[in-house]
Amino acid sequence: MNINISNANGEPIYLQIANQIKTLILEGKLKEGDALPSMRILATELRISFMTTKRAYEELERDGFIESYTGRGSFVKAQNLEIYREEQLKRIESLLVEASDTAQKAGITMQELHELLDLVNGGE
Amino acid sequence: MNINISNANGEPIYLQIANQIKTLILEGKLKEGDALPSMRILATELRISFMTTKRAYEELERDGFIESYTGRGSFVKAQNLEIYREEQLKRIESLLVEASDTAQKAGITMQELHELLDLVNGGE
DNA sequence: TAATTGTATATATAGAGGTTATACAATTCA
DNA sequence: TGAATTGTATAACCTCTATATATACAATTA
Repeated sequence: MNINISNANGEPIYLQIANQIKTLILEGKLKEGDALPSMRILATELRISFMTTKRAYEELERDGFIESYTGRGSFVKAQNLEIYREEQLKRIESLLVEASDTAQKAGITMQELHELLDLVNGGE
Repeated sequence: MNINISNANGEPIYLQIANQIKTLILEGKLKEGDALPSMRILATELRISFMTTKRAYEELERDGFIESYTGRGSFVKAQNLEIYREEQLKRIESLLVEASDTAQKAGITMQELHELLDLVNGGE
């Protein structure tokens, strides 16, 4: 496991860890059943408290990416991409609701909103 | 000026004040040149520190809705609706960028994004 | 049974946000 | 001109939240 953390970064350590592991899983570099390093070992490698690695793993567990068992370790779960997709859709929906509300108050039309959406998508 | 504040509400007092005045201006109930109550008078009415009303007025000033002059008072500015619109467009753009990025990572297509946008707009 | 793994509870620490107090400066107006 | 009124500036206080940690406990492994 190649995890890199930076103090300079404003992002909290536990999120840096969780996000990097999440990416490895989504990219298929970590697969169902794969064992993650134990919380204590990873913490020692990164020279941080193992409670911080625990926090990272909790985050991943909460999001359905891994499972942990006392005495055994932590393992990558079968990825339910459909559930992940649904969760992201919910997040996107709330963003769009806010955008839509703001637009309405400012007299910005739906057509403009759609055009803007195409515009920001093109720019990547 | 009929301003209502609530402690029960999680929204900070200075924002409650600023938003209510902002709405009055956008609805045309307060017009260019109209005098706002002095910070101290409004604070006394609302039984809060006048630094909190000042904070509210600063917010409104920052957003271009009012102007304040030492010794004279605070007044509604000529509304530049075009500037307001541009600012809201910027806010909307950043929301759409985030939505678009999230969609891309989750394999959600632009078409779905557009459909979702229509959907959330219809529901109001 | 010793070592390893995850869990639970409590604590410290820092930082941000919101509200307030107090002293200062400019304008008004009697 | 001088008192009253208005906005400004700086600092302090309080609360809440988030981050990271320490330490004791429980389950599994080998």
